[in-house]
Amino acid sequence: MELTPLRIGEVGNAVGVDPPTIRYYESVGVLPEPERTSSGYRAYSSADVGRLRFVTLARSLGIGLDDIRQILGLRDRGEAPCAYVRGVLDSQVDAVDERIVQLQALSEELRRLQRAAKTLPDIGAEDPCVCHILEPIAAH
Amino acid sequence: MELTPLRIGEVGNAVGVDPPTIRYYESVGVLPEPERTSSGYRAYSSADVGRLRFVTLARSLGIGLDDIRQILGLRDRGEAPCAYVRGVLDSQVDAVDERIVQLQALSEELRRLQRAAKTLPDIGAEDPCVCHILEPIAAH
DNA sequence: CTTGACCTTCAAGGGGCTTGAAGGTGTACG
DNA sequence: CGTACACCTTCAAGCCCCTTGAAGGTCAAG
Repeated sequence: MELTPLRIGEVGNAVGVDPPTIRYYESVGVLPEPERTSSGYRAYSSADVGRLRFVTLARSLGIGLDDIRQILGLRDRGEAPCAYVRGVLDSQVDAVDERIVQLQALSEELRRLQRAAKTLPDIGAEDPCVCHILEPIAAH
Repeated sequence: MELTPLRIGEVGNAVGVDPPTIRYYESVGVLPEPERTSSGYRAYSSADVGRLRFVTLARSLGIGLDDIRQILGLRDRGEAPCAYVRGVLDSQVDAVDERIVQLQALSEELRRLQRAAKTLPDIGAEDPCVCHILEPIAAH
């Protein structure tokens, strides 16, 4: 059934994940413990490769390992993970959009400071503030 | 000279940082070890409060503790931190903007999936993929 | 004298890996 | 046959920035 079991490095090359990360996924339970060769090397099936591919896809969407474990667990128990996946997508969209708004505000603030930094002279040793580039924010 | 040394909780209230975080900042060397009362309580001066205020300001700009320690170290040695600060601002702007672009792409991808998830029926138990909502990305 | 709010230290957890040490395996080459 | 080299194994610690918890000391009010 398993024509060519793959070693961890081969799986890593196929999917684009390095071996320590694959072992880490196994250790936290998002990947099952694979077969072993007689000498103790992990021997993966193509089903394992598919599962790892799914994990990296979900990770690239920012989905956490806990949620990924849930989704795979549902699937393993023969239940449809769709409702769960929709929930994860909804909260992920919200979280990402909120983060974008925060970072945009941060970017503007940083640019303001960058502009100010160009015109301000260097601080004097006797100056009372820590940094006259950054500290004017506090007032605003 | 020190009219009213403050306890850690009072400093925390004044600046909006909780005591464990202040102790953490001290442990990693961005805040100096403060005076102690006879019973061992930390006793802060108003200069300490100003320094903590600066740390939280810089942190709110996403500046790392290593950079903050550098800036304060320069200041403590009587050197102008301005050149360093300008460098930090420049790389921070770049990093934040790059992150925004990444998150915007992610947000679009997630919304695409969200739309697809509304129309797709739930997966069948015999379906071969892990998740027909997420997996169509792989093709694209 | 007790209650309760504060303070102390040290240690571990969290997220998702990444890196390092110390050692076993498997294959190709001389 | 020996050995070089790439690969594999495990366990442990490091990264960033806190956050939480346990176990205990201090201090002012009632």
